[in-house]
Amino acid sequence: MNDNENKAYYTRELTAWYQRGNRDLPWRRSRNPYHIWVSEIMLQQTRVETVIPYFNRFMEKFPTIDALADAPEEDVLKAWEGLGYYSRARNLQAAAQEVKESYEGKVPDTPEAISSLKGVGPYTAGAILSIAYNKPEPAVDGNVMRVLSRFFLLEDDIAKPSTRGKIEKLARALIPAGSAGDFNQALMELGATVCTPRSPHCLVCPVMERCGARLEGRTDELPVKTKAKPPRPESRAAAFITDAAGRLLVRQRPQDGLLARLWELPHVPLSEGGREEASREADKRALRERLAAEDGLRVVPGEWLTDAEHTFSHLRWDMRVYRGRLAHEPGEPEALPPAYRWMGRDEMGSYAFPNLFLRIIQGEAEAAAGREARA
DNA sequence: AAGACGGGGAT
DNA sequence: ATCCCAGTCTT
Repeated sequence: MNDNENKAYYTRELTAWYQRGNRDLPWRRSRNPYHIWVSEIMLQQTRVETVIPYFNRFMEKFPTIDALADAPEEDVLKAWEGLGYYSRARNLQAAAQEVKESYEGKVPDTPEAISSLKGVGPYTAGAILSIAYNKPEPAVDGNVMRVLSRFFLLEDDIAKPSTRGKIEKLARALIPAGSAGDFNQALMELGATVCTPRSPHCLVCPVMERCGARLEGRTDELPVKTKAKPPRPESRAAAFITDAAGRLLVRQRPQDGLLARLWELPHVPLSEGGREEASREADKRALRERLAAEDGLRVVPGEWLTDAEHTFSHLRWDMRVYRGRLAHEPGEPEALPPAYRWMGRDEMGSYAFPNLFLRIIQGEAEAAAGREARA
């Protein structure tokens, strides 16, 4: 029951377990701080298996900090397409430019400097310092909070920001001299592969003998975490408009906020709450009126095409998609409002779209191909 | 302290 | 349907 003894045991057994074998991941093949940095940004709220192909492509396209700093932002967003949390990509590039200008192109190795970079919070700072430079800094993520909460029987709500600090202090005390990087990775590896959120694999756990949660049969109760609020539903209508050349009318999203600077189909919010009854006609009227009022785009909505639903962390879009055409005076070439443009199928490979719209566009392309084949 | 910010895989 | 992921930034 000795606390210090438990800590020493934990550090010893976990480190030995990790050194006996761990996953072969692309960013573990070197100690290149740039590789570690990019991987840690991508891994924020994102699974290892999801990140691997993105990481490999990213390193091919942007092999060095300089290459990333000098690339067009559009290319960086495209490389991030589908990964989500797009501010990570914009912050990463801004930070690469900062590293190039202020740190001679080398990822800094002090807590102050590394933490000052955009997109680098307490977890990522600790991860880079420990993994790339073997500095004895804690790297506390969701895995670490779960794993330590269980072993040390911590009842604190891990959804509360204050809990992080407490667990960080514990994690710092556990770091073995000279092996900070391996130990921190071991902690996360255990959480990802053994001490999983549900149905943990206690029988193969290297620290099961002294795990508080297992000994008390409380692995299902720990860690304590308050539930998140469900996403708020939002109905929207989108316009699928093509020109004679088959190009699609798209617009770029604003500089900030949700899906910033990505491309999308023109669409408008519909009345929320669902008090008035939804109808095709109401959708089309909203599409026509709101695109005209907000963007100065005059469209004539047509037949219903498809529905698409997409859930974000905090909201859910129920998108209804209508074919449409531009309303313009006969013989007068319409001028598109700012942020709008026609985009050919071949060009879409160069611009980043949120998955929701990729699915809609892809689905329509397949439907068109089907019509073509039958005709 | 709470909300914004993507998308997908596991149960 | 629910959880939650190698979190950070803004308010």
